[in-house]
Amino acid sequence: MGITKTADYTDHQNRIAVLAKALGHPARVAIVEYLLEADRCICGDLVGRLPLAQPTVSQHLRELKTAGLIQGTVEGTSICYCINPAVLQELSSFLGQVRSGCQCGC
Amino acid sequence: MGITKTADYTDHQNRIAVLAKALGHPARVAIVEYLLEADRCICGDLVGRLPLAQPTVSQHLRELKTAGLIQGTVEGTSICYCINPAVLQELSSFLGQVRSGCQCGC
DNA sequence: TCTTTATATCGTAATATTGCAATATTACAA
DNA sequence: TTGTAATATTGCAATATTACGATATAAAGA
Repeated sequence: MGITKTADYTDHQNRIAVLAKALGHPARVAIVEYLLEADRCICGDLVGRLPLAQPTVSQHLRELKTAGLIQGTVEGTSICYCINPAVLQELSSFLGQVRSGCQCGC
Repeated sequence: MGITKTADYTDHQNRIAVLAKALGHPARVAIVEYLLEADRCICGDLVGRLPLAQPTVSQHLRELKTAGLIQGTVEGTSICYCINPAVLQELSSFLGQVRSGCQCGC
């Protein structure tokens, strides 16, 4: 089917899944890594650095933005993107919780 | 196209993407959450708890296992699954790195 | 105004994912 | 050996994702 039955899960489960999915592509990992180095970027900075055409880069930026992982502010002709630490924290704290609370029972 | 050009990214970027993608579905988040509570589970524990048929649950378990997030050991007719903390750590430390090193530049 | 620059959106092809019914496999018990 | 219980695999339909060329939009400069 290809359709996820989101209505049958908790908001939290859906939220974590959305955030994780946003990082579930190497290009988007690369974008986040670049932002970690550069603190900010415009789409054009990534085109040329990534093995993707401009529309594809733009599309990946939009997905990161839709998930909330990055935010963009208009600056003339450009849009300045940067990481949203608060949203990153959501995913990070979920993983921390699992990691600290888990215990292999097999 | 639907095909990701993995060859054009670093091993680390691909690795993080694979782990994140494995968590990129609410059913798989729910499985990890259940494992956090129960420490272990067999497929049958999840069927009935999740709004999915047995083959679909099995498929999600396989994806988590392929990524390395969980491991399964055979126990007679059942397979006992549990979280793999070391692999979880990989993703967790990536996020920690990003979170601690990032600074909004816009 | 016309052009250039920067980015987004549209349309589309190729491929991947999701979900399930049907079936196969495997281990164990009677 | 036959049956049963627990999972996995197969095959398929519906939908989502990925990627890019073509085009649209919007700001700024000549």
